[in-house]
Amino acid sequence: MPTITLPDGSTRSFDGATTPYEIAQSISEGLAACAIGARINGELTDVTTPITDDAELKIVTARKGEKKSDPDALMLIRHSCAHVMAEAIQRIHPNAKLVYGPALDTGFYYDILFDDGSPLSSDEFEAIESEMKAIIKEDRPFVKYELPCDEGLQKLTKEGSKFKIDNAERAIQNGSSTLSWYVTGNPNEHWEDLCKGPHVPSTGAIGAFKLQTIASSYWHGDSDSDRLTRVYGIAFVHKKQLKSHLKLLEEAKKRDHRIIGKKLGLFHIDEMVGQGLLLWTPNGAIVRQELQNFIAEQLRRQQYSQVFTPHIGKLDLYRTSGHYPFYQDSQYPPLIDPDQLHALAKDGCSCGDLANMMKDGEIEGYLLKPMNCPHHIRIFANGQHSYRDLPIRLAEFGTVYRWEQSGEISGMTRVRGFTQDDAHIFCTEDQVEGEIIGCLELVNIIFDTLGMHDFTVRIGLRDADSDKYVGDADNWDKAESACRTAAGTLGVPWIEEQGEAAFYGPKIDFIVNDVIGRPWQLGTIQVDYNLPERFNLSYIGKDGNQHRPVMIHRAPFGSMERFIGVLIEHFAGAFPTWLAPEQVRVLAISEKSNDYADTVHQTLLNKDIRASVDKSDERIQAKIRNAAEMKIPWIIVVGPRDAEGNNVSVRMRGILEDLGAVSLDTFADAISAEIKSRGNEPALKTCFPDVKLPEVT
RNA sequence: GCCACCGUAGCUCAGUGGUAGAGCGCACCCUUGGUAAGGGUGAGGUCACGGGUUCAACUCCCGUCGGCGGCUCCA
Repeated sequence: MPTITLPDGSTRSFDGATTPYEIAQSISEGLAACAIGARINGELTDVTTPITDDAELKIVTARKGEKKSDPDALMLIRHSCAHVMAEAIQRIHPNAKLVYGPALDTGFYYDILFDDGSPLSSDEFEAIESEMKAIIKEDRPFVKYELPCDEGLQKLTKEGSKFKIDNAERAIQNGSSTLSWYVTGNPNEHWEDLCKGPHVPSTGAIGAFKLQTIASSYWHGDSDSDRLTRVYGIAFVHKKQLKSHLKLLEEAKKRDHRIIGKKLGLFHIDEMVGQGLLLWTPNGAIVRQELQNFIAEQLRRQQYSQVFTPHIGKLDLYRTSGHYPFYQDSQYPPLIDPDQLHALAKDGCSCGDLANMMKDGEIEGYLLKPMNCPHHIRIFANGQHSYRDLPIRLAEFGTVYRWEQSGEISGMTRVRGFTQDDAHIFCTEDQVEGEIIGCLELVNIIFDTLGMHDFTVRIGLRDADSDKYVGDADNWDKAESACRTAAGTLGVPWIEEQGEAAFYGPKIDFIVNDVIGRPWQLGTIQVDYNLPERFNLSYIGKDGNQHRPVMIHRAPFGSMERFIGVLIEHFAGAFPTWLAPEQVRVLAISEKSNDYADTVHQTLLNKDIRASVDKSDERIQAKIRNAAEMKIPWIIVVGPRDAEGNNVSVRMRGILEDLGAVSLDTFADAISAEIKSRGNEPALKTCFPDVKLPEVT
C-alpha cells in the first residue's frame, strides 16, 4: 500500500506497486500525456519505474507550449536524443563503436570510435539528422530491460565493445546490482544501448534537436588512450525553444571578445610575434590603462606600496622558490648564461646533453619570470622588519610568461605572456584574516563599479587526509577559517572545495563565465606558508625574537589580459564612458560647420575627454552609423544651428534617438564629471534629467 | 601536446586542376546634406609558408606555421 506524497504535500495511496505514469493518470489524463519522467525520492527516473513503497514523487512533464522547460525534462530529452543520434550514426556507420553519451546543461554529446578509417564529418549532419527525425517520427518506446551483472557482462563480452564493458564494470564498481539496457522499440528487433537511464517514454517526446559540432576527446580523458569523435547536439521540448536557443548562441558569438577586439581595435595577436603573445593596440591600451589606474587608486587607499621588477631573474632565485625545475613544462626554457654556453660549446656539449642539464637544473642562467613572488620576496628580504612594519604590501602590475600548451591558447583569455594585478602581503598570523578581508573589499569595489555581479567564489581547503601540505595544522585551521570569514563579507554565495587548496595554503578563487558559458578563473587570493620558509624570511616580534611572516598572494582580477577579455564580453564592447577608448565623437553636419566642430573638439580635449572629430564628406546619417558601430558612448552632432547658440546636439549609445541640444559647456562638464566619478554621476542625468535609460543595453 | 576542421584583398567571405571575385574599408572626384550606410572612379592578392604529383597547382598529396572547436593541462 504505497502512499505517494506529491510536491504540493498532498498524498495518494495505491493498492499495490504502481508507477509515476499510473499516478499521473490517476491525477489527470492531461498530466499523464505530458509526463516524460519522474523524481522518486529525489532520484530522476522513467515514468515506468515501479514504486512499491511510500515515496515522494514529482512528475516531470514537457508541454509543447511552455516557455521554459523543467531542467529535469531537458535532461531526459537530451539524454534520449543522444541515444537517437547514436542509433542514426550507427545506421550510417555500422562499425562505429559507441563509448559514452550523456546529457549536459548545454545539450548532449556522444563519444564514438570510428576505427574503420571513416571518421565522421559535419557534412554528414544532414543525413544523420534526417535519420534521427525518422526515428523520432516512428515514436518508438524506450524499453528498459535488466540483466544480472554476470549475465550482462557475458553479453557485452560477446558483443566485444571494450568501452561498454568498461562502462558496465564501472557501474558494478559503483554498486549497481544489475546492468540495464534501453531498447528504442522492441527488444531483439530494434537498436539498444547499455544505459542506466532514465529516458523519456518514447522517441516522439524529443520535440526539437540539432547537431552542433564535432570535436574529439580521449577515452577516460587519457591522452595515451583511444581518440574518440565527440558529436555535440542540443534538444528541447519544442521547436520554438530550439530556435530561440540558437538565436541566443548567435548573439553570444557576437559578444566574443576575439571578434569585438578586432572590430574595435583593442588588441592584436601577430603570427610573427608569437602564439599567445598579445599586442595591446592603442584602443585596448586605453582600456587597460584606465583599469590599472582605477585599481592602483584603490591600492594606494589600502596602503599598498607599488614596486617594479624585471621580467627575468636568475635560475637560483627560482630554484629557491621551487618554481624551477618543478614547473619546467610550463615555462619558457631558461636563458643560458652566455659564458657558460660558450664554454659548453667548446667542450663539445650536444643538444641532448644541454637538454638533460636543463632538465636537471645544472645550468647557470636566467628565467623569464613565471611568477612575481620571488622578486617581491627579495624586496622584503632586503632589510630587517619589525612587527611594527607589518603588514607590508608590495604591489605590481607584473608581467609573467608561461609556456601554455599550444592547443589551449585562445584570444585574451589564455595567453603565454600576461600581466597580473599582483601583490604580495607579508604579515603576521593574526593579520591574515584582516588582509584577506581587505583583498575582498577591493574585489567588491571593482566588480561593483563594473557591474559584474555574476561571479562565483570558491574556497579551496586542504584535504585533511593528505600529508602533501606544508605548515602546521593550527595555522591551516586559522587560515581556512579566515578565508571563510572573509568570504562572508562579500555578500555573494561561495562554495568550499576540500582538497582544492594549494600545497602551501588555502585560497579563494573568483570564477566568471564567458559568453559561450566557459568558466574562467579570474583572480585568486592564496595564503602561503611555504615561500617564507624557503626564503627564510623573518621579522622581529614584540618579544625581540625572529618570527616567520605569512605571505598572501593576491591577484584579484588575475591578469589584465583575461580580465579585459571577459570585460569586453561583459560589456559587448560598449564600455562605460570612463573606460571607452573614444568617449565622444564630434560629427560636423557639413563642411560649413567644420570650424565649430573643431572648437567643440578642442573644448572636450581641454577637459581631458577622449574625443575625436569626423569632418569627412559623408552624410550625417553615415557618420552616426560609423560612430555607433564603434560603440562610442557619446555622439554629438554640430551644425550651424548649434554653432549659433554654442550648443551641441547629443546622442547617447543605447538610446536610438537624438536627445536634443545642450550647451557645450554643460555637456563637457557633465561628461567630465561622469568620467571622473567612473559612472557615478551620469552625464545623461545632468544634461537630460527627463530622459530615462532603456532597461536593456 | 593530441584529434577534427579551417587559412583567398585591411575586414567579412564566394570560387575553380588552365596564374582570381563580391561587399565593407581605403584613395580620388561629384555631392554640403540636421540624426543609423548619397553617387561615381580607382588602387589593393606569390590565394599562410615550404616541398611533392602534374604539361599545368590557389585547387590534389606531405610537412611547417597560424586560427577554430574539443580533449588534456593551468604553480
